[in-house]
Amino acid sequence: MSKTPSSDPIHARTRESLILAAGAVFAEQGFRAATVRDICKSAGANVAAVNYHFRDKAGLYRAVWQYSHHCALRKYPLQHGASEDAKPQDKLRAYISSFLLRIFDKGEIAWFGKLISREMIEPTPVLEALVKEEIQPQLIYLSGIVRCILGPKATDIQVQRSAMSVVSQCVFYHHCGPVIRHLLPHLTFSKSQIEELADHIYKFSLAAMKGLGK
Amino acid sequence: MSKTPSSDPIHARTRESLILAAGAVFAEQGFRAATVRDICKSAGANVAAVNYHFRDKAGLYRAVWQYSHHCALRKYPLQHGASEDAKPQDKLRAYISSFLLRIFDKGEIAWFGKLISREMIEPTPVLEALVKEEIQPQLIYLSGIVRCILGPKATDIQVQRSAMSVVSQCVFYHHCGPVIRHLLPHLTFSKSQIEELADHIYKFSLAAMKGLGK
DNA sequence: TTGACTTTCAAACAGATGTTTTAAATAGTT
DNA sequence: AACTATTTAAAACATCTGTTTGAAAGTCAA
Repeated sequence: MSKTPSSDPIHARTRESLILAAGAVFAEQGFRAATVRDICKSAGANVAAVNYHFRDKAGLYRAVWQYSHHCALRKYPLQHGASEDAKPQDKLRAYISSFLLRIFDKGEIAWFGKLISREMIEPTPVLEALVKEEIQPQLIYLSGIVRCILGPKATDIQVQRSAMSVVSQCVFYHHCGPVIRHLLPHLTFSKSQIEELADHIYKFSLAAMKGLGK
Repeated sequence: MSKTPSSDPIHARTRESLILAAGAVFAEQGFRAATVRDICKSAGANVAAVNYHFRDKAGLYRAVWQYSHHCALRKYPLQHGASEDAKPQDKLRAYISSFLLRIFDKGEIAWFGKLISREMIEPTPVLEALVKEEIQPQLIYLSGIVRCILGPKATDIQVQRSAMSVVSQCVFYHHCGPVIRHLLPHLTFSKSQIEELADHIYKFSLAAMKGLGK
């Protein structure tokens, strides 16, 4: 029985730098392609450090997820800066904008988006927890907004599908990045371009839902 | 100087079974995770066969792409069964339906969709050719339809973004498969469910574009 | 300082994987 | 049949990669 190394906050330097280095490498290369030697080198740690601090490579991956999830959630909370009693349309606009800003964020927050993209193609056990704790609540929040816009006559399935239509437009540019970069090289995803994109998705979706409601 | 093995059509049994086996394995595991030993075992061939017939693993991957691309294009040509002089709305409906049917097709055709998904996350040199020869023409065709629906006042960028909005909804359910399966377990992507989905995307997008045009 | 512990480190281990080698088998041709 | 070129096969090679080992270094309380 050995004490969990992580419980000692003073000697956490190696542990922390491993997480930071691993975040960058996992995001760029994926879980499988990333090597612990690469990560350790980038963290300035010994090869055995991963096994000592995280048991194995998968343990390090879980730690990175936890950290990256924590960062993303703190910077972009669920409410997206829209007040509780705002109009549904304004909430939708805020939701789309916040969604895009988050997945196109640079730096450590971006890991989160990239890791999610990879989970879609090569799911790990981490995905199930992510869906329950993050994606499901997000979708419920969005569905509430969509329901208000569609009106009382809308069925549950119409709400669900319309919410998916909104999300799909947001996810698309990030998830299909390599193709988009070939297809529309002028798109650099600067802050202003993201805002223009958000505006289009908002207007497109709003018009769609208003049309469907009739 | 040795003759290229592939040029002999009679002794192509091993070569062909390698491509077929590799298609399944690459689609399921991805280029990196797939092992030549796995592929050869599944093809009933010797380990050295890949290097003999395709030079190396990457050569086999290119061959699979070529084959899978060929199959997909033959089964689902660009025109999607809509006549030249059909109404733009009907062309849109046919386009969406055909798009969904293709990426959710089973068997060898499905390799194509899965390989594309993987190229998004881990691009290989194959992607550039794919964009030029397949995706770009598809987008131009769709943009023509969208332009007609949006009307003469629409700008190029509006057309482009609206076309993207249509495509994004089609791609979404396939590309985010693992999340969707957790989120909406009832979705099995049967023929009838795909048709319902196509119907929603069509109505949603059409209403959006009609609204934007005003 | 001593002693118990946590952490680091270099080295080695064990398994997997793409590729090469070398020889045998198999057509195809004259 | 005999010769040549092509294809297959088993084994070995070289490298990479996650993990373990065992000793050294460091940390901290008594």
